[in-house]
Amino acid sequence: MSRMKSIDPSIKPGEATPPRAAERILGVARDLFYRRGIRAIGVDEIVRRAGVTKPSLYRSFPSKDELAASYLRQYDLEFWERFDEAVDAHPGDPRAQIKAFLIRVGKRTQKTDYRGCGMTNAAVEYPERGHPARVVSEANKQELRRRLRAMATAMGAGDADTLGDGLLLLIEGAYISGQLFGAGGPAQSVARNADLLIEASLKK
Amino acid sequence: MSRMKSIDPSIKPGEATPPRAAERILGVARDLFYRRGIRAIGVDEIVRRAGVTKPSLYRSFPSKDELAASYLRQYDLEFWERFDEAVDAHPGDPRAQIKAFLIRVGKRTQKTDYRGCGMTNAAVEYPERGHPARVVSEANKQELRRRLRAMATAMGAGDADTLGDGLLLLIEGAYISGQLFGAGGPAQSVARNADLLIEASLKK
DNA sequence: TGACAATGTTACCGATCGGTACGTATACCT
DNA sequence: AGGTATACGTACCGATCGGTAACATTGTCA
Repeated sequence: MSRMKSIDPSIKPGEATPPRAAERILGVARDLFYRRGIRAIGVDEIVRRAGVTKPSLYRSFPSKDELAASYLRQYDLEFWERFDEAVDAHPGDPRAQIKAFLIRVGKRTQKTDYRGCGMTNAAVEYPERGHPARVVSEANKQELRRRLRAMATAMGAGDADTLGDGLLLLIEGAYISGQLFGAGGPAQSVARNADLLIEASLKK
Repeated sequence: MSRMKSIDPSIKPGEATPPRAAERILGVARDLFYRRGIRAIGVDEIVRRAGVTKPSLYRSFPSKDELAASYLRQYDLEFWERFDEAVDAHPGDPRAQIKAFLIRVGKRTQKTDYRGCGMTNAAVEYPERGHPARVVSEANKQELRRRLRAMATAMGAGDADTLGDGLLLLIEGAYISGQLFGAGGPAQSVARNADLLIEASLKK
């Protein structure tokens, strides 16, 4: 007899192929951490809303800090997915890539309950150097800076590093302003301002 | 007899004219809240480092949240002092005012242990609408936006609101990047990028 | 000198924090 | 069927959270 090694359609929902506790925990943590902040959420609330118990959490994650770091590593993956979507949509045209990315960022910032960038927020919540969450956040931002500078170079900007950094400032400003001002805030103009800055930097 | 109503030089230090507990508490809270974050600091540590006890804190401040709000109100005052210093240094020249302000911001962001803007950080730490700390922070940012847009108008920018918002994005980006990257980070270029953006917005 | 108000101190509260020891059930492979 | 490893739940830990009741001390007036 050939045993089914993947999914058995006869199983009742939520019984077999049980959504691994670790995945449910990470999913709930991801949502709560992003929306309400990492420090604001206790592990009890996470396990309660995940429908599991605390030892289940601590068998999959060494500590709350590491759970937060896992959340950010997942966030990092999804971030670069979004970023590369914009890049891939305009091959060889970094200016259009930036514009496409920022148009989407600007739109997201106008949604209610927008809470900014999970990476940026985590770095604000954990200023101590070496904190697991901050380490992930810093690495993400370093890489973002590197890529923005590279794109500015590819655009042929006179001072590419300055332009790359300027774009980073606008992006971070959009993340923060988005959650500070809500809809109608300054973040909606991030794409236009970035394009103006690029324009000015190329003519130099 | 004329009684001395202010300071009596015969008093021993730290005995009479005792530095009002409320002031010492606020001073310590201000330092700790800014450097390590509001949520990260407990009231016990504040009173311990202020050399007082907890009831002293709660007689002067209704709650920790209100103490945080008081810290931010003081921060607000000092912020506008710095802002107006740059403004007053260049009467009638908003572009030079912005530049002067941002040069100073850029320098501050390069200092070790720079922790960004207390207002911005507080808003990240407390996303819940109506939180006392967040209320102060939002009011400060609204006013900053208003003034930046007014200055952009005074510069004669074609789309003054967009320029004002662009400057706000750069500023917020500098606050965040300053604490994310430390010295050598993108925030050091905030003044130059702002000036480039202004240049581009005026020629439009 | 004595009353009053303000300020400081000791000791404590229930709730929640992150984290764990230990017993129980379940799935899988032989 | 039986053995075994894995996953899960009950109950609990000390520490710390924000906040308070009741008492002692002080300075300032009449």
